[in-house]
Amino acid sequence: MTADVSAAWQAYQRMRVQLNGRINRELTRSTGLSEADFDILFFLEQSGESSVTSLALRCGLEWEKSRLSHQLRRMEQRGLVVKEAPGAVIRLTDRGREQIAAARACHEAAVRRYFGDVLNAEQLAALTAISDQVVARLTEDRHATRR
Amino acid sequence: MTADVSAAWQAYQRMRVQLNGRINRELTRSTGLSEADFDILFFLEQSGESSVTSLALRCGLEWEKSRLSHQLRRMEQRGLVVKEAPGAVIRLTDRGREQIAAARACHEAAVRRYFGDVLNAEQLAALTAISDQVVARLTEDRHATRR
DNA sequence: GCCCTCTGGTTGATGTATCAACGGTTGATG
DNA sequence: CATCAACCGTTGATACATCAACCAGAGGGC
Repeated sequence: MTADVSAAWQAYQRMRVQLNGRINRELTRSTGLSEADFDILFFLEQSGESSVTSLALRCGLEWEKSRLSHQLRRMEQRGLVVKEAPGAVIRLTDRGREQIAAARACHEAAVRRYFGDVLNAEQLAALTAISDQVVARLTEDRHATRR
Repeated sequence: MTADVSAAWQAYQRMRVQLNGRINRELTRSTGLSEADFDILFFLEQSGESSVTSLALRCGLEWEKSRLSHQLRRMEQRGLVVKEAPGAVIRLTDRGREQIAAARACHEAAVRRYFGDVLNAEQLAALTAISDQVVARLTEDRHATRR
């Protein structure tokens, strides 16, 4: 592995671990929501009527089915969502709606602070391109490896 | 949050989840090691005599103490490392040395395939700079938030 | 000396991620 | 129609991450 690849990989790994660690910690501290909670609630809130099928959630978030099932069970126990008609539609509760509103503000502030404000327009564009290329490569290979 | 920040953030998140998911899955499939296992073994192997204090491990990897403790316990049960003199020195076993050798090859191949080969020199340099800047920002703020 | 605090490591509890296995429904093929 | 295959969602088992509580030893200040 050439030196520049190695350096980029190490730097990236460091950013990945620390940046997401920080943002999740701040989110959990100030709202009590985990990253998983946030992703689910965010997706539901974005989806018009705040209700959506399990399948749409799974595809939208690209989660494994068992992961989603476990997560929804825990969130239902905490009163953040309800499942209407077993295995069908997931709906935000009022409590869930409150929480995601607060969490969005907190999350956006953190992203701006540690990410958006640190990078200039060129860097943002470069990172977008880099990410898209890598994801495209992964998607290509998904077929090659039979899945 | 401006559109370019939002786009970059979303693209980055996608890459983060998918890229690390893929690499870890391949690593686990072909060697039976988790990312945590790999990080520990890699660090030990890099450290001259393949033995190092718990403290050096904690600082080098920037892990919480309880995380390291749990992880080392599990790895010792699997015969990958041994703890000599309680709480002091961690040492690679022969089995651990074998495993990390195989895992390194697998890991490097995956990093090259999905990351190094996909990006050109400019992009690698840009990503390194981006990562360093973000990490620097996080480090600044660590003091501000009293830790 | 005595206490106090800080730090290093451990442990238990909880939440999360992944895998394998299961039951149920649906759709195609014979 | 009967069967088979594919997919949905669920569940249990296991590994991992994090938090809080705990114990032990090392200094520092009195």
